[in-house]
Amino acid sequence: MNDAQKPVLVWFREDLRIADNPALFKAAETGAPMVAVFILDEESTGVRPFGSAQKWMLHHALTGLAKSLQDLGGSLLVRRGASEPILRDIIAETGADRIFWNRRYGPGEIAVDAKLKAEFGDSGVAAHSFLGALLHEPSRVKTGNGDPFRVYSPFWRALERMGEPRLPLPVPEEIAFLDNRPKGMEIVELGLLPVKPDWAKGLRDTWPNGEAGAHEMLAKFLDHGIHGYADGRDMPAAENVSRLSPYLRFGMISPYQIWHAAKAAEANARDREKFLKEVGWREFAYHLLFNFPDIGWRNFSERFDVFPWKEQSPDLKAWQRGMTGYPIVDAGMRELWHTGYMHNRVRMVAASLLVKHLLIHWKAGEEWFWDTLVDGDPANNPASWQWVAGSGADAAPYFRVFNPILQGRKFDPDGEYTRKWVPEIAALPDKYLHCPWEAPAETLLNCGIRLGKSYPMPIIDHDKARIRALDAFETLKKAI
DNA sequence: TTTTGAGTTGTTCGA
DNA sequence: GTCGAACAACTCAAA
Repeated sequence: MNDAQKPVLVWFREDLRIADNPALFKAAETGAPMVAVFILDEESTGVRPFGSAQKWMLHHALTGLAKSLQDLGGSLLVRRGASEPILRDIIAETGADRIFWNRRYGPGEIAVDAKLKAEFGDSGVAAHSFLGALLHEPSRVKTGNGDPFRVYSPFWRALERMGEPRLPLPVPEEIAFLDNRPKGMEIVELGLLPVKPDWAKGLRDTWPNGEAGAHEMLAKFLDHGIHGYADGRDMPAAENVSRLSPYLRFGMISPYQIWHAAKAAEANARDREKFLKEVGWREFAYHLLFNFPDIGWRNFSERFDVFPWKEQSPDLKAWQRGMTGYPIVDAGMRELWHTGYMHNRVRMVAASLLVKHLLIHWKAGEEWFWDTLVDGDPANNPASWQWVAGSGADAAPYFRVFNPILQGRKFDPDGEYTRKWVPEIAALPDKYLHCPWEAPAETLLNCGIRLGKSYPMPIIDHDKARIRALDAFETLKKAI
């Protein structure tokens, strides 16, 4: 350590881990006395405020990070407000002359960081940024023409050509923390946890905390879930999905750690490839967000600007509450409400019902997911909603209207998932579980179900809704 | 330069 | 019950 050095700031943002954290690692290497900072910034313009479930996740991520830093002899300085003035305060308080961070890719976040980098440079504070959240810097992935990719498969092949991602970095062996560190807030004072009512019980029961929790999930997945992943990932009752997305959201785990662990794990080639390609989809979503920064609020395909979405539909509320009368959709929406998560297959079916059956704008669904998902993510969430709606990159073709009855039968054939989340129809035999309205009156009676009372009638008839959706898409073709 | 083929996740219809 | 075709339009890269 060189005591003559001025302090160095490490600004944690969406990289709340101590292992494989390039900014932390490089800052530690300088040997300069370190100050680790987190700022809850809900004030800078263009920065999208976190959804409620994300905040819950963020609280626990911060708690875990603070503990890890304490174990290394340091602490996490926590403040709240606009990033720029707060960082200036901290620089003034500590005399730091360098700041290290890992890059973010939301348009508002990029703007904040770019402005800071320029201004710090002018005032003699060197800002060093690193690639830590993605396997490849989005600006460096280009088609043969030099354009950004709009289709996944060629994007994936381009990633393959770029070679193996680097190996994960270790936790810094030694960090010299500044002795007299500035004071900040307690994490709990950030108000990230729900109070009245405390709706987070289901989340607490579902998600182990912090960086340690992330690695627990990864280990479990590589021990069990990955075996049969390629097919099992579509079955919501199976335990084949990794459930790592909430941890990726705030960087409690990095894609490098996941990538190399999956490469090293014992698994058959098809399962492993399929899983790595899902990591690739996350990359693709960020590639889109970086190159098309308004993807969160504007149709990627402009043709959709004239799509006849319904304004102010009361159906939105029924969908949000899991009361559409389509059991697989309601199961998903209730899983979401209870755990902050929904299985990927069910996300597609539930999203398709909102945009195609109910003709409600994908943005309404995106906003609901943003608020309720613990993995609500500025790239994946909008890109996936637009994909389902048909307005997105490499999107589902317009004529692909999921049939929620068939999807339920195909992917939850024995009804384990649906019965768990829609208990009021659990007694129905498999044959009618995904279409209760087709059950004979006597069966319903025996199962204690009064359709329209104890469980809703379908919010719309599937066949009619399908025709209506296809008609709506016809208007796009005419609009040219 | 132009052409060609392939492309995460489906459903319905009619033979 | 099973099977193939139809349901667009566009991107990307190989030929």
